[in-house]
Amino acid sequence: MEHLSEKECKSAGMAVRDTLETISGKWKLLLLLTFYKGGRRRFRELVKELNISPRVLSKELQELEMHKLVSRTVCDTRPVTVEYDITPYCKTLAPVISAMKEWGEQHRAEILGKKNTSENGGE
Amino acid sequence: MEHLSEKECKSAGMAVRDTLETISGKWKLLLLLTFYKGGRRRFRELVKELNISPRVLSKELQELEMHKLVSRTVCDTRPVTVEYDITPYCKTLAPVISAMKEWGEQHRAEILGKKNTSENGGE
DNA sequence: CATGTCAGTATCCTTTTTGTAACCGGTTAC
DNA sequence: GTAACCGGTTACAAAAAGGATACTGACATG
Repeated sequence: MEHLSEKECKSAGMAVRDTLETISGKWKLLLLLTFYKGGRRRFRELVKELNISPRVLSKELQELEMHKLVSRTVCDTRPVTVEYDITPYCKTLAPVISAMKEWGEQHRAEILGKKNTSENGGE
Repeated sequence: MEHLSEKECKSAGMAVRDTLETISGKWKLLLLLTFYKGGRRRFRELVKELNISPRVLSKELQELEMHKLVSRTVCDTRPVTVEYDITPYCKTLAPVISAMKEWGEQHRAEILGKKNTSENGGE
């Protein structure tokens, strides 16, 4: 990626922004990671496990579902239960997540590591 | 990146979140792109060009500067002017932006392109 | 000194996001 | 029926993000 033209910039910006919006939000990443590491979950399970309000959870899951990153399965049990999980399509995000993880780690080092050998705030 | 352990997940999530927060916000991407394609700008120039309020611009630039993505240079002119530009370090973001651009484009096709050839709700 | 430019801040306001809590309709258990 | 669990929504509150606008302080022009 050398230098982009005006037009390329705009469309690239749009695509990047789309991606950004898809995974932005306080809970989306955490939800994906939760499914990723622990498999599918029911609605109430998520509420308790993550300590998220049902209202917000419902909204986040709907958005993830809209973007095909999460599947919603109604199980034919009495007290009908609903299971959520990541989709295979979600794997297409891997390069993005991976790049962000790399940069985030490197960046943390850049920002925190080189502040000054003496000076120190931290929390 | 195959399957991550509990611990790996948490730290990866943190790094990803850091990256996300660094470039989230209504103007950050646009600012970076603006510098990228048109070079450095003065404060007022940005206000007019992007139609952003000085209050918000100031905040966004400060945040970008904190993250070393943007440089702030006070020019020794009368009416002192201040020039902002992307830093060389900003280039380290390229893989992230690139991955997000790719996915954003592919995802747009996935969501909009394949709704269904027959079925259709539409609005 | 009044007027204008510059970078940036202070004050106030609107919109968006997130959270709290009560609740609905359905089912099971008593 | 009453209570409990399920998925989920509704109505409301709090907080964060974004925005409009006036203003400060520095310098310059006339």
